[in-house]
Amino acid sequence: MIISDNLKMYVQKLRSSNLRPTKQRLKICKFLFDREKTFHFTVETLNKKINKNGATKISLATIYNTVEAFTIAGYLKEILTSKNKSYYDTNIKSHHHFYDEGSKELTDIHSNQIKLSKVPVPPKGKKIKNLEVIIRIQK
Amino acid sequence: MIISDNLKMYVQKLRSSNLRPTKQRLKICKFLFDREKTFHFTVETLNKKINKNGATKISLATIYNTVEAFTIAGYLKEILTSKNKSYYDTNIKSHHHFYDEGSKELTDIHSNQIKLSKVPVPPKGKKIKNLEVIIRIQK
DNA sequence: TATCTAGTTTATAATAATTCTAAACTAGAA
DNA sequence: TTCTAGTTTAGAATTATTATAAACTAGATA
Ligand SMILES: [Mn+2]
Ligand SMILES: [Mn+2]
Ligand SMILES: [Zn+2]
Ligand SMILES: [Zn+2]
Repeated sequence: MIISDNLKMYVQKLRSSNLRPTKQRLKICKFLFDREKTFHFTVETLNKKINKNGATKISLATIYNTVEAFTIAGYLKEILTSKNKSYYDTNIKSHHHFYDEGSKELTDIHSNQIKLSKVPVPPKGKKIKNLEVIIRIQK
Repeated sequence: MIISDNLKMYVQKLRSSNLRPTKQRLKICKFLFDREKTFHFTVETLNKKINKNGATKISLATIYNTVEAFTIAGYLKEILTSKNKSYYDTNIKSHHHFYDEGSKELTDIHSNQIKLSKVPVPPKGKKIKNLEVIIRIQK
């Protein structure tokens, strides 16, 4: 049984997105969202961390399904910055990233740390869905 | 035999990067660089276009090898913007992109069309290798 | 020009991330 | 308690990419 102050909140959140609050989803919610700071991860790392301890394992397929469902529901943001591998971000506010080519880790850049004083108009008939700055860094 | 005003230039270019000017590489050079405008492509699309006509086929492995070699040599830039698939860009100058989520196509944004009046300092000991803005657009 | 060899191309196999499939399970409405 | 649509799961399938190793070739040298 999962115990968390936020359990009820997660149950509601899931229900409001037409997602049944299953053991697996709640465990993943707790793991992802019971934290102060932004969490950036790949499915591989999430799978390892979720299934680290002796606890009942959540299958890899469910990890994939859940991450996709949470992304569609808007609980997670997908970050495409690395070859052949998707990253996900618990910070769903509009913001930017450093991507360290060595450690392959993302770090948040708050929106107010970058100022765009000029932005181009999108092509005719197209709307801006999202604008992201990625700053690749290295030693 | 490939005939092109730029052939000699490509031969030199390749030699200067310690790449032998083979038939295949020259054909790919001609296809990629004998054009006015930036060309954005995936290995899949390049393979289709290069091998469209009845001409002698270049193997997919060679397309992959060549794109990688050209990227390392600095003739191409890799753009990571789409899930599970790399894009490449014949425009190697520092610039930005629109990415159309519908058509999955990239469009250049010249550096001077975006003005960054505030950019964060990279973490200690790290240097900025590259800064790119991606604007995702939709109908 | 003929010979030689490191670099290259190629078909194919292997890998890695992800998606699909279908059977077993379960949340929760009735 | 029963029922069913939604969910989980193991494993197969798919897709993009990378590795392997044999055949080929650019071009240096004899
Ligand atoms: Mn993939
Ligand atoms: Mn891949
Ligand atoms: Zn973030
Ligand atoms: Zn471009």
